[in-house]
Amino acid sequence: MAGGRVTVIDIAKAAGVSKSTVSLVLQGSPLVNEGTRVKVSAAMRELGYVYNRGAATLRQTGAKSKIIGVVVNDLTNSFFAELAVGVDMVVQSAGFVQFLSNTSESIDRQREVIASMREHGISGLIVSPARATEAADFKPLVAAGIPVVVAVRSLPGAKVSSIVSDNHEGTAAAVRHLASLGHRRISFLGGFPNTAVFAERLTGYRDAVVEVGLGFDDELIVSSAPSRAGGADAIARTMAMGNPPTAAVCFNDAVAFGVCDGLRARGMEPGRDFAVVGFDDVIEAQTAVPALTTISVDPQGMGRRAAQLLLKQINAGKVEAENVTAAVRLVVRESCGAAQRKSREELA
Amino acid sequence: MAGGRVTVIDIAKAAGVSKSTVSLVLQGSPLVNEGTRVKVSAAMRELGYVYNRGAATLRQTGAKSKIIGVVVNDLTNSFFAELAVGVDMVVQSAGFVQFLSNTSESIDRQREVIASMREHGISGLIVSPARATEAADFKPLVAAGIPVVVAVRSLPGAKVSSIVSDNHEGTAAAVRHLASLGHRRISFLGGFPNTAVFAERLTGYRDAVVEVGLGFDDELIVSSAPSRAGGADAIARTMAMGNPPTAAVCFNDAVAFGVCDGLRARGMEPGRDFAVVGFDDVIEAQTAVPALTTISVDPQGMGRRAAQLLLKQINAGKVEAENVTAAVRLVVRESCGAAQRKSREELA
DNA sequence: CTGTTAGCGCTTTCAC
DNA sequence: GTGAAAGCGCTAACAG
Repeated sequence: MAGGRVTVIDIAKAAGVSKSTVSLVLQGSPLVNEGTRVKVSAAMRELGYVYNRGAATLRQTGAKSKIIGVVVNDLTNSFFAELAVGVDMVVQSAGFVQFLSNTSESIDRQREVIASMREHGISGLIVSPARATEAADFKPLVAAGIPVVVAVRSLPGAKVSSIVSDNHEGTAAAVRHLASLGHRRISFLGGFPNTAVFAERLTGYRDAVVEVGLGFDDELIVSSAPSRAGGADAIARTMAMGNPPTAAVCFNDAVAFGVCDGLRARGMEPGRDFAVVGFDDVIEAQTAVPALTTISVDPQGMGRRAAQLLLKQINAGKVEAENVTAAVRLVVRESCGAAQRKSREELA
Repeated sequence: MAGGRVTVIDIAKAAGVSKSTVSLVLQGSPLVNEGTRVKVSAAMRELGYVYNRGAATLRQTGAKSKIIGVVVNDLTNSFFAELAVGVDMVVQSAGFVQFLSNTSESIDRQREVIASMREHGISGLIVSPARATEAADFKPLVAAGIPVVVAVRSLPGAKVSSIVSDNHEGTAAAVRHLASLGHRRISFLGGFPNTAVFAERLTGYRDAVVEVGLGFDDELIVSSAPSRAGGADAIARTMAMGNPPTAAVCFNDAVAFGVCDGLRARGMEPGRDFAVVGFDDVIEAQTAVPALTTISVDPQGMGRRAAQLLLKQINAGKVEAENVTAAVRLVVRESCGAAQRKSREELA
């Protein structure tokens, strides 16, 4: 039983029919007689037949197997583990299986695993790119007609589908949250003004500030490098103002960390003396700074959406790349909610 | 370029050689001329050739693809995510790719994904079984000559390799730890006496108790169902004794939770008033009860070991099932260490 | 060292 | 409805 694999021809012989009839049964074709069908099925069960999907894929023109590749940059981070779970859910129920690989932010490994996946004939790829991934890295894939969905991190000029956080709604939700806590002067800190992401997030902030009836003050927008150092710099400049804010919506979580640093440097405790909200770009905020409110997405939901997006493209043959945004939610930490509430009372 | 896949014959034509020469180059055979090799390689690069591993696998007798399946019962639990990362490391460096699926403790889904993996011709399987998995569920796989490694949870009478925590060393380490904190009366709580796991853990406890010079007292061993309710029951009976212990090594983490419940019910705070150590069976302790010391394994390390075990079997053809134990470590939580230290001072 | 030939297990026309 | 034959892309024997 070890070497002797049982094939369609074996079960054809056992059932007293021909190869192709068995094949039709396998595909659930209506062309085959009911009696024949059960006879064949019985033989398959009896002989312990297992379908050889590789052979089938080979024969089919186009040679697409029912495999979709998933590549994440850090599976150790539970955000990405959840993302993978979300993907797996829809992928499985669509009859596909999931190749999952972890790159640990290594661009070389990313290249390797994607190459390996291609050799195995994946019919689509979902990837949360490692840092420093170039848009061009996916050119060969799309040229070969393999749909790609980039998730979590957007890729500059790649002509592939993507799913990232809803930038506009994220900062807007943050502003509404802070306003509901009583804050009247809310700043927008960090980021380089000449990027699309910055524009979206700033517009969300601006729209919400107006919406909640706070006057819009240009002075409250302080750009900087989108880094931890940049955040520290931005908060320093902000606090030097005549009428400083009591809260900040930060361009991303790296900036938020820097803002916290800067606050502490001046003897203020973030969350207690000054409310800060970070935007989960790098997805590290969850563990790094517990006393921080963050704008995040539901990772499983994002995974499901990504998979749906991909399957749509696979089934539709080839479609234009589609860029969608994932709904965000505000994650207010316990340690932070109480503190921010206190800051409201002081302001009242 | 979309439909027209480039094949060995294309590159043979382009390089002015024959199919099989190309094949030899692909496999890095030393039989081929250096000049020919570079010519062929150049053609491959130029035409954007991608190796069709499915076709190769099909042709090879035995039909084993370079895929190994990994099935975990809860990828949402970071323990298993880490395990998968560990597996991926060694699997990738051995030139295999990883099919990863999550069963969410569903035995039906587990059956499905394993069937699917078989159809894709996995050459081995690493599985952390869903609850209620039967040993017989893996019979077909081993009959087909596909090596299986069961990890984390042991499977009663399955004739497959397994890697689980080192039971003896785990409870022994717990006893040594508690003794070093000053505890003199340490109980062993929970579990059904007639199982192999119970025997191993109890022996570890007993050996260490003797080793550290504490008299062995039969009264301190209180068995119960290996569940939360069982733990509550066990601690209740224990505290009713004339000379109650000050610490407990629990059969598993479910029991430990129950012990904590029971402690609180009598106005005692686990960790502060009574030291409790859980054994990570279900791997939920990490988040569930922060003030608890647990006996755990390094998940990535376990994943690597599991993968090595599997690869060994794959390369060796067919081997006897091998049962190995993974080294454990004591995870002492901050909130707990201080508390337990205090309890030592009181005892001193 | 390189070319020819024959399949791996399956699907797919096309006859019967 | 069912059978016969061809071939997917690759490797494995043999010849040259």
